[in-house]
Amino acid sequence: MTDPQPVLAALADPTRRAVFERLTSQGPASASLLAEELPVSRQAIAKHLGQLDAVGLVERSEQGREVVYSARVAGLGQVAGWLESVGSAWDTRLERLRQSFDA
Amino acid sequence: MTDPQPVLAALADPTRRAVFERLTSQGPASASLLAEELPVSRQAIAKHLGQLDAVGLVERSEQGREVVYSARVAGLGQVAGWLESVGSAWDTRLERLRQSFDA
DNA sequence: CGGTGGTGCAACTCGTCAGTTGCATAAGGA
DNA sequence: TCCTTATGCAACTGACGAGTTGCACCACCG
Repeated sequence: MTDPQPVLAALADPTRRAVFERLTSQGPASASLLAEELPVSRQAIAKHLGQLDAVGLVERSEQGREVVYSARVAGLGQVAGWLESVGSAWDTRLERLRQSFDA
Repeated sequence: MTDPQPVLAALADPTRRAVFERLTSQGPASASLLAEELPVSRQAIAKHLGQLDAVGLVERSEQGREVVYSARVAGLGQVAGWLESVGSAWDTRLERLRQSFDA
């Protein structure tokens, strides 16, 4: 399991998460199109897409002169895995506590 | 389902997440104790604990003159819920796509 | 062949936040 | 009671990051 830090950091920003959710629910889009739908400049969107791409939450594909981004839901696996590991560590601790009292 | 933003933001910081993981795996601890285990000052830890408490990831309990914090794993439900909603939005979109091609 | 729309790069501003230091306060223990 | 130890409050610093503006570049369309 790799470090969930980059993905968590990427999801922590509201605008960036809005972009990601937009791509998951409405499908692929270019930076320019997203900039029209969201209240920020195209460059801001482009930066966010770059970061989302860097952490594997988004996929970049060039179509002609346009650059279209699509969501990579699998990238959320990092977070899911971390949640799971935390949960299991918690359960393990509870189990140890139970045993110490059962003894 | 409430906004996952605060919890995600809280988990985005490495030190803060380290504190949280420490509490889930090794059990409750005071700010002073945590400050000895982590390479930051007690005040820094105290701030992090305050934020974790504000978003429901940690529980504060006073024992004598000490203040002990314990992990609230349930607080992660916010994130789990968000992951689930994103996943279902994704699935819905896939389903629509499939239908449009089956027709 | 002009021009229009879509990208990319770079510099700059500004706010937020992690972390620190310093001081005040209060509660246990010897 | 004195001293140690745990906490809380406040001010300050430094850095990272989101967002903007400006400019250059290039592909497609009329």
